[in-house]
Amino acid sequence: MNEPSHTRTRILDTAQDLVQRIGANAMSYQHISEAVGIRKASIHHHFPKKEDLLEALIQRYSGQFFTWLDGIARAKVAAPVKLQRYIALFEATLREGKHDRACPIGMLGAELASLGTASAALVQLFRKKNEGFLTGVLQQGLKDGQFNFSGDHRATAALIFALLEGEMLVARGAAGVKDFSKVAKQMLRLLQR
Amino acid sequence: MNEPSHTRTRILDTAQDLVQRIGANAMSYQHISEAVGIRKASIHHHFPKKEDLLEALIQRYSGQFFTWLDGIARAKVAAPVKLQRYIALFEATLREGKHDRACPIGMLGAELASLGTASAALVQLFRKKNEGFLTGVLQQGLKDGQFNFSGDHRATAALIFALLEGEMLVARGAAGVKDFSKVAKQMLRLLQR
DNA sequence: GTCTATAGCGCGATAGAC
DNA sequence: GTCTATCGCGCTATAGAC
Repeated sequence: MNEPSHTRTRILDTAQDLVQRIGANAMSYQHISEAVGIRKASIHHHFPKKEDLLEALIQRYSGQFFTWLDGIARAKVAAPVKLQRYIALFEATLREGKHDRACPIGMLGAELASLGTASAALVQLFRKKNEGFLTGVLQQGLKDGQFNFSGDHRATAALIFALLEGEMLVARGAAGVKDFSKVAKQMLRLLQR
Repeated sequence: MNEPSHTRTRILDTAQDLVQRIGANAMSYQHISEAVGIRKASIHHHFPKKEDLLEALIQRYSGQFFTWLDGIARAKVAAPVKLQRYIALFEATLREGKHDRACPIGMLGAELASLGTASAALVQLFRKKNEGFLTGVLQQGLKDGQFNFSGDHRATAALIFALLEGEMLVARGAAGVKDFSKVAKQMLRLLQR
């Protein structure tokens, strides 16, 4: 099991940070070069095309995220607790670093038209997996009587995902982690009572 | 009362369409030039800097939108109907043209870090006005017993706005107007029962 | 108000030495 | 694996003729 080279990791870290703050279109090899302390040509050695870099970035983030999702799904806890843990994943992403960082996949979702087909497919997969996870949690909660609402589970799952991603993307600057948490809490409240 | 020149309007129309589909960073004077059938330099005559163009675009869209908001707010109808009309505003934006078009201000919100201070302020204003409108509708609905939920009105207003903007931004490609409407309907349901 | 022409820069990407 | 050097392109923006 080979560790990925340190430089490769630092490039991905920097690229992800840039995507979260300014988006993939505004991010450049020059930016990364300066932040990592390496020349542009060296970045091309690790990621020949920008599309390769974006694809790797999405793969890495999605992989981590899916692992966390699985952990939450398997846990023997009540559905509302699972939902709170899910929300905490987003809050952790939002909190890293001092700047306003959105979900990297959410940013790329907004820029979907500029992505290659491989990256675009991964972005769509991310959404599907998240909505699948949420659908499961909602079903469990309804069965156990912890949630109480009518209507389609899938639409409700899509609602939750869009809400959390949207709050990160659109509520930049003015809001912060605190406002994000407030909104997320209110969503939980609407599902329970 | 002078009509704005036809060319200026066509430039703004094209720019808005591009922002909705690919974002402000990916949009260029070259794109607009080809779509409008005019040279790049002529666009600079109407909008010297790109920032000027974006600012005008936001002003125009916000102005129309705020007028519609006022109309809905003043109407003598029940709160859920107002909310439905509000949702219809977003659906109309989504439906224009055949492509996946998000809310232009939502796109710019995601790209906030790339905007000038004037444009950024207008984007924030758009969110505040929307949340203010929604807060009013929610209060009316609670007073009249048409809505039934506990918790902060403002957080709920932010929730609705983030949800609608997020659904437009993140659910590109796979979803469409139909899925958008489903999710919006489900939100209404959660507020009422 | 639109045009041609061009400046000046940053971008992604490649070749080839070390 | 990192470097220097460079290519070719598209971008925003400006000058000046018509």
